[in-house]
Amino acid sequence: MAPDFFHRPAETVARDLIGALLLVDGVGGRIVETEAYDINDPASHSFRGPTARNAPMFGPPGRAYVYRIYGLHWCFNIVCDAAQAGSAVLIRALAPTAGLGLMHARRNVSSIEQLCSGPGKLCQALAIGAEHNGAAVTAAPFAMSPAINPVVIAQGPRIGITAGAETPWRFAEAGSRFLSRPLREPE
DNA sequence: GTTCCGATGTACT
DNA sequence: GTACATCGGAACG
Repeated sequence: MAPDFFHRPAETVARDLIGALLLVDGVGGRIVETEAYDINDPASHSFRGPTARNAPMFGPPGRAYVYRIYGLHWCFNIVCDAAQAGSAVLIRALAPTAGLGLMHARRNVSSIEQLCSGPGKLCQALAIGAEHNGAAVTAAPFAMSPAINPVVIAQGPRIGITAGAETPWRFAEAGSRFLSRPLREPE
């Protein structure tokens, strides 16, 4: 992944990440679902300014922002454009392609569809945690590369938020069986 | 298939 | 004290 890839608005990066490969220590798959957040967005952790938790969102692009949600799950974001500090893309689902055995062992589920079909699930499957917070996703243990084949992208409202719920900043590979929830393209 | 609920770190009123 | 970018299991149909 070129370093400048993340030096763009979160909405653009979120769209372009659909179909990209994401591996951590060789385990992962193709990104099929993302959400964009930025500093003008009431749903974003950065909306109310810097805190100890969201500090990576105000740092350089291309770094990981990993945080704990509901006290027990992890969520993995990639920080975007520093010129608009406080923007990031939440990685919500993968189509698993590498390290299936390890992911099954970590997740304890039987079907491949359940391995990475949600932000907390994929962090468990890829063993993403606090130790990755602030790390560059362009360097080991991460490995990323852009989408190879064209992807039909669907867009809609984000999941699990109340503030800013109408902003259609959720992106997904249309028709994928690995989404956290189905996404129907409007009209 | 659906709804309900508990687990609990971090930020906020 | 309450809310929250979630998940999995129980109960139900």
